[in-house]
Amino acid sequence: MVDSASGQSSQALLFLTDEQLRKGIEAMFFAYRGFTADPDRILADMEYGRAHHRALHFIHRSPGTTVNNLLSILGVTKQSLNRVLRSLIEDGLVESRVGKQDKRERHLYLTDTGLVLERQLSDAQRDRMRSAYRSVGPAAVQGFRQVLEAMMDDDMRRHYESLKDKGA
Amino acid sequence: MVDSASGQSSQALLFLTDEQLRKGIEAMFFAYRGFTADPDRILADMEYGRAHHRALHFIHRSPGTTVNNLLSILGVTKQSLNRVLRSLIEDGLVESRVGKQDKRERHLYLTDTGLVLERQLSDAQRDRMRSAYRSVGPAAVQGFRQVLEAMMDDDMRRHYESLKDKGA
DNA sequence: TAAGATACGTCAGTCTTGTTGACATTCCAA
DNA sequence: TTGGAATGTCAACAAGACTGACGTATCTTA
Repeated sequence: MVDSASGQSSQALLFLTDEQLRKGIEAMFFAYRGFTADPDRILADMEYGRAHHRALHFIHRSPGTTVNNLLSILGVTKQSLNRVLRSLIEDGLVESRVGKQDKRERHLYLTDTGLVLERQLSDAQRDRMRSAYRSVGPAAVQGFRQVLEAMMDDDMRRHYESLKDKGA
Repeated sequence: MVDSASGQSSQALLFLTDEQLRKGIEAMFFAYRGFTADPDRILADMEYGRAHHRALHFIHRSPGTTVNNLLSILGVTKQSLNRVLRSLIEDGLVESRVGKQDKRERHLYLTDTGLVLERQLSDAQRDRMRSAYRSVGPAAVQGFRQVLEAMMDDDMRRHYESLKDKGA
Protein backbone atom coordinates (compact mmCIF):
# COMPACT_ATOMS: atom_id res chain seq x y z
CA MET A 1 0.00 0.00 0.00
CA VAL A 2 2.79 2.35 0.81
CA ASP A 3 5.43 1.56 -1.70
CA SER A 4 5.16 -0.46 -4.91
CA ALA A 5 8.33 -2.05 -6.13
CA SER A 6 9.00 1.06 -8.18
CA GLY A 7 11.75 3.55 -7.51
CA GLN A 8 9.30 5.75 -5.64
CA SER A 9 10.58 6.56 -2.20
CA SER A 10 8.22 5.43 0.52
CA GLN A 11 8.40 8.92 2.00
CA ALA A 12 6.43 10.39 -0.87
CA LEU A 13 3.49 8.07 -0.24
CA LEU A 14 3.20 8.64 3.46
CA PHE A 15 0.12 10.76 2.86
CA LEU A 16 -1.70 7.57 1.85
CA THR A 17 -1.20 5.71 5.12
CA ASP A 18 -4.25 4.57 7.05
CA GLU A 19 -3.27 6.98 9.77
CA GLN A 20 -3.25 9.97 7.43
CA LEU A 21 -6.53 8.87 5.89
CA ARG A 22 -8.10 8.63 9.33
CA LYS A 23 -7.01 12.15 10.08
CA GLY A 24 -8.58 13.29 6.85
CA ILE A 25 -11.82 11.58 7.83
CA GLU A 26 -11.80 13.26 11.20
CA ALA A 27 -10.99 16.62 9.64
CA MET A 28 -14.04 16.25 7.39
CA PHE A 29 -16.22 15.38 10.36
CA PHE A 30 -15.16 18.26 12.57
CA ALA A 31 -14.99 20.79 9.75
CA TYR A 32 -18.47 19.96 8.52
CA ARG A 33 -19.77 20.80 11.96
CA GLY A 34 -18.22 24.23 11.71
CA PHE A 35 -19.45 24.56 8.17
CA THR A 36 -23.10 24.25 9.23
CA ALA A 37 -22.86 25.86 12.65
CA ASP A 38 -23.43 29.50 11.70
CA PRO A 39 -26.52 29.07 9.51
CA ASP A 40 -27.89 26.58 12.04
CA ARG A 41 -27.66 29.19 14.76
CA ILE A 42 -29.67 31.64 12.67
CA LEU A 43 -32.24 29.02 11.73
CA ALA A 44 -32.68 27.89 15.32
CA ASP A 45 -34.61 31.07 16.06
CA MET A 46 -37.08 30.41 13.26
CA GLU A 47 -39.31 27.53 12.34
CA TYR A 48 -36.78 26.39 9.75
CA GLY A 49 -33.97 23.87 9.66
CA ARG A 50 -30.99 22.89 7.59
CA ALA A 51 -33.18 21.36 4.92
CA HIS A 52 -34.78 24.75 4.29
CA HIS A 53 -31.37 26.33 3.99
CA ARG A 54 -30.32 23.82 1.36
CA ALA A 55 -33.47 24.41 -0.66
CA LEU A 56 -33.01 28.18 -0.51
CA HIS A 57 -29.40 27.88 -1.54
CA PHE A 58 -29.99 25.84 -4.66
CA ILE A 59 -33.12 27.70 -5.75
CA HIS A 60 -31.13 30.89 -5.46
CA ARG A 61 -28.34 29.34 -7.46
CA SER A 62 -30.62 28.06 -10.23
CA PRO A 63 -33.73 30.24 -10.35
CA GLY A 64 -36.59 28.53 -12.17
CA THR A 65 -35.30 25.05 -11.41
CA THR A 66 -37.92 22.30 -11.27
CA VAL A 67 -38.79 20.24 -8.24
CA ASN A 68 -37.35 17.18 -9.90
CA ASN A 69 -34.03 18.82 -10.57
CA LEU A 70 -33.81 20.09 -7.03
CA LEU A 71 -34.64 16.58 -5.86
CA SER A 72 -31.70 15.01 -7.60
CA ILE A 73 -29.35 17.75 -6.41
CA LEU A 74 -30.39 17.36 -2.79
CA GLY A 75 -30.58 13.59 -2.94
CA VAL A 76 -33.78 13.24 -0.94
CA THR A 77 -37.23 11.95 -1.80
CA LYS A 78 -39.76 14.25 -3.34
CA GLN A 79 -42.01 13.82 -0.32
CA SER A 80 -39.26 15.03 1.96
CA LEU A 81 -38.51 18.03 -0.19
CA ASN A 82 -42.18 18.78 -0.56
CA ARG A 83 -42.66 19.38 3.14
CA VAL A 84 -39.86 21.90 3.11
CA LEU A 85 -41.04 23.62 -0.06
CA ARG A 86 -44.60 23.82 1.17
CA SER A 87 -43.65 25.79 4.25
CA LEU A 88 -41.32 28.06 2.28
CA ILE A 89 -44.09 28.74 -0.25
CA GLU A 90 -46.74 29.29 2.44
CA ASP A 91 -44.45 31.75 4.17
CA GLY A 92 -43.83 33.60 0.95
CA LEU A 93 -40.12 32.89 0.59
CA VAL A 94 -40.42 30.75 -2.52
CA GLU A 95 -42.70 31.09 -5.52
CA SER A 96 -43.82 28.02 -7.49
CA ARG A 97 -44.89 28.66 -11.07
CA VAL A 98 -46.60 26.05 -13.22
CA GLY A 99 -44.46 25.24 -16.26
CA LYS A 100 -45.40 26.88 -19.55
CA GLN A 101 -44.21 24.01 -21.74
CA ASP A 102 -45.01 21.15 -19.41
CA LYS A 103 -47.76 21.95 -16.96
CA ARG A 104 -46.73 19.08 -14.71
CA GLU A 105 -43.56 20.87 -13.77
CA ARG A 106 -43.24 23.56 -11.11
CA HIS A 107 -40.53 26.17 -11.54
CA LEU A 108 -39.14 27.56 -8.31
CA TYR A 109 -38.03 31.12 -7.58
CA LEU A 110 -37.04 33.02 -4.46
CA THR A 111 -39.25 35.98 -3.59
CA ASP A 112 -37.73 39.18 -2.26
CA THR A 113 -38.27 37.89 1.27
CA GLY A 114 -36.66 34.62 0.30
CA LEU A 115 -33.67 36.43 -1.12
CA VAL A 116 -33.22 38.27 2.16
CA LEU A 117 -33.07 35.10 4.23
CA GLU A 118 -30.88 33.29 1.73
CA ARG A 119 -28.50 36.21 1.82
CA GLN A 120 -28.42 36.22 5.60
CA LEU A 121 -27.66 32.51 5.79
CA SER A 122 -25.08 32.44 3.06
CA ASP A 123 -23.35 35.53 4.41
CA ALA A 124 -22.84 33.74 7.69
CA GLN A 125 -21.54 30.64 5.98
CA ARG A 126 -19.32 32.54 3.61
CA ASP A 127 -17.79 34.56 6.43
CA ARG A 128 -16.36 31.44 7.99
CA MET A 129 -15.25 30.09 4.65
CA ARG A 130 -13.64 33.38 3.73
CA SER A 131 -11.63 33.62 6.90
CA ALA A 132 -10.48 30.02 6.49
CA TYR A 133 -9.51 30.67 2.87
CA ARG A 134 -7.72 33.86 3.75
CA SER A 135 -5.73 32.25 6.53
CA VAL A 136 -4.36 29.46 4.34
CA GLY A 137 -3.99 31.15 0.96
CA PRO A 138 -4.97 30.31 -2.61
CA ALA A 139 -2.74 27.28 -3.12
CA ALA A 140 -4.25 25.45 -0.16
CA VAL A 141 -7.72 26.41 -1.34
CA GLN A 142 -7.03 24.88 -4.71
CA GLY A 143 -5.97 21.65 -3.05
CA PHE A 144 -9.05 21.73 -0.85
CA ARG A 145 -11.31 21.98 -3.88
CA GLN A 146 -9.44 19.27 -5.75
CA VAL A 147 -9.76 16.75 -2.95
CA LEU A 148 -13.45 17.50 -2.42
CA GLU A 149 -14.19 17.13 -6.10
CA ALA A 150 -12.36 13.82 -6.19
CA MET A 151 -14.45 12.58 -3.24
CA MET A 152 -17.81 13.20 -4.89
CA ASP A 153 -19.96 10.55 -6.49
CA ASP A 154 -20.22 10.96 -10.26
CA ASP A 155 -23.84 12.12 -10.06
CA MET A 156 -22.99 14.77 -7.52
CA ARG A 157 -19.99 15.94 -9.48
CA ARG A 158 -22.23 16.36 -12.51
CA HIS A 159 -24.52 18.64 -10.54
CA TYR A 160 -21.56 20.44 -9.04
CA GLU A 161 -19.98 21.09 -12.42
CA SER A 162 -23.18 22.36 -13.93
CA LEU A 163 -23.59 24.84 -11.09
CA LYS A 164 -20.00 25.89 -11.56
CA ASP A 165 -20.58 26.74 -15.21
CA LYS A 166 -23.36 29.16 -14.47
CA GLY A 167 -21.15 31.23 -12.25
CA ALA A 168 -18.13 31.25 -14.52
CA MET B 1 -1.63 37.63 4.46
CA VAL B 2 -2.30 37.67 0.78
CA ASP B 3 -2.49 41.28 -0.20
CA SER B 4 -2.27 44.28 2.14
CA ALA B 5 -2.17 47.56 0.27
CA SER B 6 1.00 46.33 -1.35
CA GLY B 7 1.55 46.03 -5.06
CA GLN B 8 -0.22 42.67 -5.06
CA SER B 9 -2.54 42.43 -8.06
CA SER B 10 -6.24 41.98 -7.36
CA GLN B 11 -6.00 38.79 -9.39
CA ALA B 12 -4.44 37.08 -6.42
CA LEU B 13 -7.57 37.72 -4.35
CA LEU B 14 -10.02 36.24 -6.80
CA PHE B 15 -10.21 33.11 -4.67
CA LEU B 16 -12.00 35.18 -2.03
CA THR B 17 -14.89 36.30 -4.22
CA ASP B 18 -18.43 35.40 -3.19
CA GLU B 19 -18.63 33.23 -6.28
CA GLN B 20 -15.57 31.21 -5.32
CA LEU B 21 -16.79 30.91 -1.75
CA ARG B 22 -20.13 29.61 -2.97
CA LYS B 23 -18.37 26.97 -5.00
CA GLY B 24 -16.43 25.96 -1.93
CA ILE B 25 -19.68 25.67 0.01
CA GLU B 26 -21.21 23.51 -2.67
CA ALA B 27 -18.09 21.38 -2.87
CA MET B 28 -18.35 20.73 0.88
CA PHE B 29 -21.99 19.79 0.53
CA PHE B 30 -21.57 17.36 -2.34
CA ALA B 31 -18.32 15.90 -1.04
CA TYR B 32 -19.77 15.21 2.39
CA ARG B 33 -22.45 13.13 0.76
CA GLY B 34 -19.80 11.00 -0.91
CA PHE B 35 -17.88 10.90 2.33
CA THR B 36 -20.73 9.20 4.20
CA ALA B 37 -22.21 7.20 1.31
CA ASP B 38 -20.13 4.03 1.58
CA PRO B 39 -20.48 3.38 5.31
CA ASP B 40 -24.16 4.32 5.07
CA ARG B 41 -24.69 1.63 2.48
CA ILE B 42 -23.16 -0.98 4.77
CA LEU B 43 -25.16 0.21 7.77
CA ALA B 44 -28.44 0.24 5.86
CA ASP B 45 -28.49 -3.56 6.01
CA MET B 46 -28.18 -3.58 9.77
CA GLU B 47 -30.11 -2.01 12.60
CA TYR B 48 -27.49 0.71 12.87
CA GLY B 49 -27.11 4.21 11.50
CA ARG B 50 -24.51 6.92 11.07
CA ALA B 51 -24.64 7.71 14.77
CA HIS B 52 -23.41 4.20 15.57
CA HIS B 53 -20.61 4.57 13.08
CA ARG B 54 -19.41 7.77 14.70
CA ALA B 55 -19.41 6.17 18.15
CA LEU B 56 -17.47 3.15 16.89
CA HIS B 57 -14.96 5.37 15.14
CA PHE B 58 -14.07 7.48 18.13
CA ILE B 59 -14.09 4.62 20.62
CA HIS B 60 -11.70 2.80 18.33
CA ARG B 61 -9.56 5.89 18.06
CA SER B 62 -9.45 6.47 21.82
CA PRO B 63 -9.95 3.16 23.58
CA GLY B 64 -10.98 3.63 27.18
CA THR B 65 -12.51 7.02 26.55
CA THR B 66 -15.24 8.05 28.95
CA VAL B 67 -18.86 8.70 28.05
CA ASN B 68 -18.40 12.37 28.85
CA ASN B 69 -15.42 12.73 26.56
CA LEU B 70 -17.21 11.00 23.71
CA LEU B 71 -20.15 13.32 24.31
CA SER B 72 -18.12 16.43 23.80
CA ILE B 73 -16.37 15.02 20.73
CA LEU B 74 -19.62 14.07 19.07
CA GLY B 75 -21.44 17.20 20.16
CA VAL B 76 -24.69 15.49 21.05
CA THR B 77 -26.66 15.10 24.26
CA LYS B 78 -26.12 12.20 26.59
CA GLN B 79 -29.64 10.98 25.95
CA SER B 80 -28.91 10.80 22.28
CA LEU B 81 -25.57 9.06 22.72
CA ASN B 82 -27.02 6.74 25.32
CA ARG B 83 -29.51 5.30 22.87
CA VAL B 84 -26.68 4.45 20.52
CA LEU B 85 -24.31 3.10 23.17
CA ARG B 86 -26.98 0.97 24.75
CA SER B 87 -27.64 -0.92 21.54
CA LEU B 88 -23.93 -1.31 20.80
CA ILE B 89 -23.31 -2.67 24.30
CA GLU B 90 -26.34 -4.98 24.20
CA ASP B 91 -25.16 -6.36 20.87
CA GLY B 92 -21.68 -6.94 22.23
CA LEU B 93 -19.80 -4.48 20.03
CA VAL B 94 -18.79 -2.15 22.84
CA GLU B 95 -17.72 -2.89 26.37
CA SER B 96 -18.28 -0.45 29.21
CA ARG B 97 -15.95 -0.81 32.18
CA VAL B 98 -16.38 0.98 35.49
CA GLY B 99 -13.45 3.32 36.11
CA LYS B 100 -10.72 2.17 38.45
CA GLN B 101 -9.79 5.62 39.76
CA ASP B 102 -13.22 7.17 39.55
CA LYS B 103 -15.98 4.61 39.76
CA ARG B 104 -18.54 7.04 38.39
CA GLU B 105 -16.89 6.95 35.01
CA ARG B 106 -17.43 4.31 32.36
CA HIS B 107 -14.56 3.55 30.03
CA LEU B 108 -15.51 2.37 26.59
CA TYR B 109 -13.77 -0.26 24.49
CA LEU B 110 -14.56 -2.08 21.28
CA THR B 111 -14.94 -5.83 21.57
CA ASP B 112 -13.52 -8.11 18.89
CA THR B 113 -16.89 -8.02 17.15
CA GLY B 114 -16.92 -4.25 17.40
CA LEU B 115 -13.46 -4.06 15.91
CA VAL B 116 -14.62 -6.11 12.94
CA LEU B 117 -17.50 -3.78 12.13
CA GLU B 118 -15.43 -0.66 12.73
CA ARG B 119 -12.82 -2.02 10.37
CA GLN B 120 -15.41 -2.79 7.72
CA LEU B 121 -16.89 0.70 7.89
CA SER B 122 -13.63 2.56 7.99
CA ASP B 123 -12.17 0.46 5.18
CA ALA B 124 -15.02 1.56 2.97
CA GLN B 125 -14.60 5.18 3.95
CA ARG B 126 -10.83 5.12 3.61
CA ASP B 127 -11.00 3.53 0.18
CA ARG B 128 -12.78 6.54 -1.20
CA MET B 129 -10.51 8.94 0.62
CA ARG B 130 -7.43 7.09 -0.58
CA SER B 131 -8.43 7.18 -4.20
CA ALA B 132 -9.24 10.88 -3.92
CA TYR B 133 -5.90 11.55 -2.24
CA ARG B 134 -4.01 9.53 -4.78
CA SER B 135 -5.64 11.25 -7.74
CA VAL B 136 -4.70 14.75 -6.56
CA GLY B 137 -1.36 14.21 -4.85
CA PRO B 138 0.19 15.22 -1.52
CA ALA B 139 0.29 18.97 -2.07
CA ALA B 140 -3.45 19.18 -2.67
CA VAL B 141 -4.05 16.95 0.34
CA GLN B 142 -2.06 19.30 2.50
CA GLY B 143 -4.19 22.22 1.32
CA PHE B 144 -7.34 20.20 1.94
CA ARG B 145 -6.34 19.56 5.53
CA GLN B 146 -5.32 23.15 6.10
CA VAL B 147 -8.64 24.55 4.94
CA LEU B 148 -10.64 22.03 6.96
CA GLU B 149 -8.67 22.79 10.09
CA ALA B 150 -9.22 26.51 9.59
CA MET B 151 -12.96 25.93 9.29
CA MET B 152 -13.33 24.16 12.62
CA ASP B 153 -14.65 25.72 15.79
CA ASP B 154 -12.00 26.02 18.47
CA ASP B 155 -13.54 23.27 20.59
CA MET B 156 -13.57 20.89 17.68
CA ARG B 157 -10.02 21.76 16.71
CA ARG B 158 -8.95 20.94 20.24
CA HIS B 159 -10.45 17.48 19.96
CA TYR B 160 -9.04 17.06 16.49
CA GLU B 161 -5.53 17.99 17.57
CA SER B 162 -5.58 15.72 20.56
CA LEU B 163 -6.59 12.80 18.35
CA LYS B 164 -3.80 13.73 15.96
CA ASP B 165 -1.20 13.53 18.69
CA LYS B 166 -2.10 9.97 19.60
CA GLY B 167 -1.50 8.81 16.11
CA ALA B 168 1.75 10.69 15.54
C1' DT C 1 -19.31 13.44 58.35
C1' DA C 2 -22.68 16.00 55.84
C1' DA C 3 -23.61 18.71 51.66
C1' DG C 4 -22.95 19.70 47.18
C1' DA C 5 -21.03 18.58 42.69
C1' DT C 6 -20.10 15.24 39.09
C1' DA C 7 -20.80 11.14 35.99
C1' DC C 8 -23.95 8.31 34.15
C1' DG C 9 -28.39 6.22 33.01
C1' DT C 10 -33.33 6.50 32.00
C1' DC C 11 -38.21 7.94 31.10
C1' DA C 12 -41.20 10.90 28.57
C1' DG C 13 -42.23 14.10 25.09
C1' DT C 14 -41.15 16.95 21.00
C1' DC C 15 -39.02 18.38 16.52
C1' DT C 16 -36.70 17.89 12.08
C1' DT C 17 -36.00 15.31 8.35
C1' DG C 18 -35.72 11.35 6.23
C1' DT C 19 -38.62 7.11 4.50
C1' DT C 20 -42.85 4.33 1.86
C1' DG C 21 -47.35 4.03 0.09
C1' DA C 22 -51.28 5.82 -2.24
C1' DC C 23 -53.16 9.00 -5.39
C1' DA C 24 -54.29 13.04 -8.73
C1' DT C 25 -52.86 15.44 -12.72
C1' DT C 26 -50.61 15.98 -16.96
C1' DC C 27 -48.12 14.56 -20.96
C1' DC C 28 -46.86 11.49 -24.68
C1' DA C 29 -46.88 7.71 -27.72
C1' DA C 30 -48.83 3.32 -29.41
C1' DT D 1 -57.96 7.54 -27.26
C1' DT D 2 -56.12 5.14 -23.95
C1' DG D 3 -52.49 3.38 -21.07
C1' DG D 4 -47.99 4.23 -19.25
C1' DA D 5 -44.64 7.51 -17.55
C1' DA D 6 -43.54 11.72 -15.25
C1' DT D 7 -44.62 15.27 -11.80
C1' DG D 8 -46.21 16.63 -7.69
C1' DT D 9 -49.25 16.18 -3.20
C1' DC D 10 -51.12 14.03 1.06
C1' DA D 11 -50.72 10.72 4.97
C1' DA D 12 -48.38 7.82 8.04
C1' DC D 13 -44.24 6.31 10.02
C1' DA D 14 -39.09 5.90 11.67
C1' DA D 15 -34.48 7.55 12.96
C1' DG D 16 -32.10 10.53 15.49
C1' DA D 17 -31.59 14.76 17.35
C1' DC D 18 -33.43 17.81 21.38
C1' DT D 19 -35.25 19.39 26.32
C1' DG D 20 -36.72 18.46 30.92
C1' DA D 21 -36.96 15.78 35.01
C1' DC D 22 -35.36 12.37 37.95
C1' DG D 23 -32.50 8.55 40.28
C1' DT D 24 -28.18 6.55 41.78
C1' DA D 25 -23.58 6.12 42.75
C1' DT D 26 -19.44 8.38 43.69
C1' DC D 27 -16.30 11.96 44.61
C1' DT D 28 -14.86 16.34 46.87
C1' DT D 29 -14.86 19.74 50.12
C1' DA D 30 -16.41 22.59 53.88
